[in-house]
Amino acid sequence: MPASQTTNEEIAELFEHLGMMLEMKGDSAFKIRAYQRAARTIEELSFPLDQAVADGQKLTGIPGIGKAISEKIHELVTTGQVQTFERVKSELPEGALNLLAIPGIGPKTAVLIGTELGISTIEGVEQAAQDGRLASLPRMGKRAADSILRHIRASRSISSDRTPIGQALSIAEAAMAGLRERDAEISILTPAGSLRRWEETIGDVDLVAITPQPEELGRCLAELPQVREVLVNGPRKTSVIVDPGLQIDLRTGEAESIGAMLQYFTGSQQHNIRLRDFANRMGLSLNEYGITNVESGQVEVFPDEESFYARLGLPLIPPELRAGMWELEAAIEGRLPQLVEPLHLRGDLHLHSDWSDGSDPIETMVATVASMGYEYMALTDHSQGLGVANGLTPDRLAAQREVLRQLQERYDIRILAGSEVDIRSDGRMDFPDEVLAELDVVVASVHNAMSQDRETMTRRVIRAMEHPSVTIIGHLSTRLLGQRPPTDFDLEAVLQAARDTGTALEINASPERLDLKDTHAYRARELGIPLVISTDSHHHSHLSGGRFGVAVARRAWCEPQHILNTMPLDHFRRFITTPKPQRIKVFDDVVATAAPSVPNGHASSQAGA
DNA sequence: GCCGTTTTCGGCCCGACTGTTTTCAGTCG
Repeated sequence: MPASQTTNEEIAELFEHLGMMLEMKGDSAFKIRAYQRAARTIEELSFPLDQAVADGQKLTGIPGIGKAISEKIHELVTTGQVQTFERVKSELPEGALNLLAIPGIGPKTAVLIGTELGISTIEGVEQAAQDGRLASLPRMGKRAADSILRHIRASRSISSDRTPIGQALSIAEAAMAGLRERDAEISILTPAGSLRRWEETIGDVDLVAITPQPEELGRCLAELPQVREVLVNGPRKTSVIVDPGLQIDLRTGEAESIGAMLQYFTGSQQHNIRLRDFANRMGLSLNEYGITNVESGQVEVFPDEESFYARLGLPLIPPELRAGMWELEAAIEGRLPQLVEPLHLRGDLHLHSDWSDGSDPIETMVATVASMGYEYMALTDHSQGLGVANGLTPDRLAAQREVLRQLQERYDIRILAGSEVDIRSDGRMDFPDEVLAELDVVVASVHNAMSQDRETMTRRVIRAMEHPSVTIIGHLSTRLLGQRPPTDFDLEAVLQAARDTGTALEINASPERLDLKDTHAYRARELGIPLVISTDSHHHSHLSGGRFGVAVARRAWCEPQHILNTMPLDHFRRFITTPKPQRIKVFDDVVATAAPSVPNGHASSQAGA
């Protein structure tokens, strides 16, 4: 590792801020966008840039990163700062960047406030909005000042700036239900934006609607009981903030344009910029109404996204892939993956009953999984060490196996004996080896001492993977979205150990976790590590939540063969009954015999040495 | 600052909404 770490997040933030500062200075809009694009790309990378720099890898193959930005990354990683950044910062009013956090205040207004009023904090702006100083500025007025004040107060009531997708989806569904109740003539009403791309957190909810009375629908949204604040209300676009503090943007349009609308509002912004650039070179211009032939001015409309992309000579690019990374090249070259889908799942390998901290009896869980058409499941109640979760002792575990044997006779689903076994702070397992050896599936997870330093945590997890009975590492980072940060560990070292030991990694589908996260799952797939999508259900109603995990896998460009629990039971059994280091070969065989359309090694080859 | 199916120079996505203005700048996504 480099002497001191610089995370991709820190590097991305530097370029994001550099772009904002250049915007304040009125620099070239294209240069600004180049920095912003680099920031977006770096956030999405599946490998650590500081490591790549230390390894002497070339960065200029990464989309949006050329010579100048590559040099600045080197400078930041090796010296801890970037001269250009420091210089630009010194030329701007103190704290101007702080003001950009206020919705409605952009670079121009921030500089104006900083230079004219000497204000550098959000509180200062609030004060100036109240005492009239803000309204006295050029091109400002009372209404503008009031609007800024409203935005400050609204943003303060939003707990954090991004909402975990599980919560956002519930809020979106409630709003959509309310709209349907008030307008029976809606023909289409669907999420777009980051929600449709299944990002793990959502900045604001985008909805797209087709209805005969668009303006009326905007009014309906503004009048929903959960609406706390109306931000925008125009003929085609309405923005509101709903409880408990999430913005919803509703766009309406004509039925004939739905293909272009969905594409436009699903984004991502970077994907759209690249797609429009691609279209421009064909003499076509894209907007939310259709595709315009620049020369003739003729506009074509599209009934769905598939025909929209087809007009550009492209296959439909699934929303989860529209990150503005490598998906456009893959589409052009016919290398888009055949992404895994919920229907591909044949088993659930991580679920709890009321024997530990679940809330349903074993039979309820078994019956529910069986009714979903799955071929197999593993019951994985907690091990003894997790006292708060009523973890099972070896005796209770043995008793549970007897219950499973009886249930097996009555249900048409293969019930595997499992346990979610605690990884103790030193990496030892929470059951004796002979107990573990009796189980079909061992999910090993960290549940305590989560603040261990990087080295200790890395050693701890690797030691667990080296255990011959450990099948899967559960929720690797232990994060809870918006509540608990991930543990610190060396991802590359852990992934390498997973590959070397033949240990699978779980994509925990619980919407509070989503762990592995998308970029880590992407890297794991590249390295040929078996992945599992499990719900970690603690109630039978959670069992249908696999979709969230499938979304993570899709964002990681996973095809069915990358996911162990898409295998038929006999294949899966061959995997878990093969001794561990050789086990990886069973998995490799499955991947090798599947359709070879996955861009394996694409990211690393682009950035490769 | 990045990038290349016409290019190593000359392009660079596109529109809605708001507020302060009588035609546009700023912000947002």
